[in-house]
Amino acid sequence: MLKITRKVEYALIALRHMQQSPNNSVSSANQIASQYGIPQHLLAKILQEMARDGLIQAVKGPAGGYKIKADLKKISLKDFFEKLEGPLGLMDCYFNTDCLQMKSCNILSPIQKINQNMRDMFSKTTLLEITQ
Amino acid sequence: MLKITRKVEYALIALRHMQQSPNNSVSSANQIASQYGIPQHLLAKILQEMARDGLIQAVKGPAGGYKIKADLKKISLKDFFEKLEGPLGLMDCYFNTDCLQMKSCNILSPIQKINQNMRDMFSKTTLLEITQ
DNA sequence: TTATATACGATTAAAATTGTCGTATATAGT
DNA sequence: ACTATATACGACAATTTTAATCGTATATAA
Repeated sequence: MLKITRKVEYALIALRHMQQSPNNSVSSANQIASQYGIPQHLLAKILQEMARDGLIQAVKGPAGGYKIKADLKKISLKDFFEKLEGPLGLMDCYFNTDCLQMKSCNILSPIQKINQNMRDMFSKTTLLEITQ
Repeated sequence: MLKITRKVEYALIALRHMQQSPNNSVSSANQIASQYGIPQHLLAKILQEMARDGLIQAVKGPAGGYKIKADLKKISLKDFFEKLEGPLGLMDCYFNTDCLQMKSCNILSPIQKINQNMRDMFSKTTLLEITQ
């Protein structure tokens, strides 16, 4: 529990790679995948999603690839996580209001405090701090 | 991702229930399970594990059950989580040293910082704060 | 002796995550 | 125009993790 997914892990690795790419030249999915031992097709899908999210820019065709598009110091880790994985929370009951135990649950408010701490923590860290 | 498991959730609910039990009288697994809509057998196993961990005390036989044993203000949420779920970390590579990408991984040290923040956060919160 | 409760291992079911496959589209280079 | 390379994307399959169930044994108060 309390783990990040491989999807996010791969996304971070790719982002950092692009961040370190001289002159922000493009890197292809295959190039990154083989360098870090990531399944190629899987990384491709993740990069496509990041492109849709506006984080990176895709360049099609031969000699194409991806490069950083967004200003990474303006994007928090929380926003990044939520772009890729949806709302951030220790338990699902904050988003799915259909929990049958809702009425009798006795830990809702204590958990919410921890939840807020976690969200604050990830809000304070920028993507740039991670990738540079 | 970044979710606590139902196991931990159930454990917290049960702990809080016991904490609020007048005069620290025992509560049976079935009693708690039915009150909060938790599968009985599953909760029983979790309570047994907490008893082995010394968090609660088991009383066998009819009119038996469990009651708080440990001093909850001396136990951090981190320790509690780790008792039930093992080492706390955003990624497995901190414990399993057999990651083949280890050499080429470029996000190890950035992730470690976040990891430490998370561990600090859960270290500062006591079980008592959650359950009272 | 009986009913109730804990103890615990084995197994199954369900859900989430991770990875693969196939096909379409864009485009630089020849 | 053709070819090779690369992104785009949906469908599907495999794997792993989590959640729940089952069966049986033991303890003990009434």
